[in-house]
Amino acid sequence: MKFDLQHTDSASWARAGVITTDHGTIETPIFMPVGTVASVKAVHFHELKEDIEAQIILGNTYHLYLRPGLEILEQAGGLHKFNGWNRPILTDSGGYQVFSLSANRKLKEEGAHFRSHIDGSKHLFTPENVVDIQRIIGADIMMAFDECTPGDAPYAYAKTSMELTHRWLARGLQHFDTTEDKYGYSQTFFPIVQGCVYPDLRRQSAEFIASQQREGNAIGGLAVGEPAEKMYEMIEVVNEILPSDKPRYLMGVGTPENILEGIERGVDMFDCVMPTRNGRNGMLFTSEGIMNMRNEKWKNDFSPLDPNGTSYVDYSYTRAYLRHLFISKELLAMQIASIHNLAFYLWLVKEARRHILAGDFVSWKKEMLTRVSRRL
RNA sequence: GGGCAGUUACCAAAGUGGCCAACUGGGGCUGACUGUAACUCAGCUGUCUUUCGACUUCGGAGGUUCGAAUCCUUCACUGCCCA
Repeated sequence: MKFDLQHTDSASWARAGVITTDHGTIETPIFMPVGTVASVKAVHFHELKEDIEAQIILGNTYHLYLRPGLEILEQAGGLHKFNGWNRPILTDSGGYQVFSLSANRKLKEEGAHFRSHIDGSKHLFTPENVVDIQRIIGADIMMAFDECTPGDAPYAYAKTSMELTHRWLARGLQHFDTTEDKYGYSQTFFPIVQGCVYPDLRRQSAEFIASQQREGNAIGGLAVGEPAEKMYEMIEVVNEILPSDKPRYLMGVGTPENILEGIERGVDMFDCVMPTRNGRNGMLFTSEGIMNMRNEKWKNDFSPLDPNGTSYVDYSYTRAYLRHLFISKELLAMQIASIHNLAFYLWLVKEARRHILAGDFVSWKKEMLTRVSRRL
């Protein structure tokens, strides 16, 4: 993997760059649709490529390991061959499941003991075997196994948790560096900064992560219950330390507003379930603001979903029709909303990139911010 | 014409003397969702009130009772059966 930093904004920390992988290039800043179980829910790859213009998608180690399982993935020749997505794939390590499935796991020094949410069976994730699993999945970018600390964790817990993540990182890297790419193309490995909402911990973690000198670095443990302002503050603290010649990936973020704020602070990569999950639940993110498509007010609004929308669903379907589909629980509603939201997210980062290169990012971002966060 | 059963909120349907403004579904309205256990979850759904609470309701009218959606009389309507 290679990262070329093309331009850094003169009035902010915003950057434009290009990541090159063996499965193609990624223009940053980028938003990466989440495809947890080898599928971006409700969206075909054809739409993902042609209409949404996604350049890279996510998969999830924990979920893919449980289903379909490593044997199938290995037989298929890796995830790209299994699901037919021939562009880059990034896999989350399962660190987020340590957080979201916390009732079903126990953390120990060796790793995380899990109970499958599917059948209750017992499993152990270690920094080492999570590397092996991601090798077998065939991720272009693999993530370190970390503990995603809750946003409201007390200082002492956040510190202990961060230190565990650091020790796990050392083990994961050691294992990564002594194992080989599984399918002939290059696989890289990103470490993850933790430290919760505490600036000194974040600094300490960023220093440690930066010192590993990997091809890219991630910021984890944000947008997990802390106020947005705290998140922005932590991004600033961390990005001051993380190397500027490597891509910075803010994990699991976020709203269009969060993404604009992140870009302004020097983040290059984002992923989030919001455009797809919230889309399936009736929420549309548009260039004019946020709409709950189930609301009665769209009942007889026969205007396009988003007058500035870039995907075909925006001018093929009206608000009144999409509302009808949601109210009727039609599957098409989820498909339309997912396509629209993802296309909007990809449009947003593409525009951000364009304005960074043009040198007017800050004024554009300010204007865009007032529009995208509005409630329609 | 006779017999039997029934009529409860937007719909369906519990409730058969006080714990009932009335269970539960559905429908409707609103909200939540951030490295996806999520086509999920939560709240509201008689009127007024921010809350407390007050008021008006269970086909219509009248009655019994301290007290009625619940008991009685009568009327209306619906369904089934017999002529």
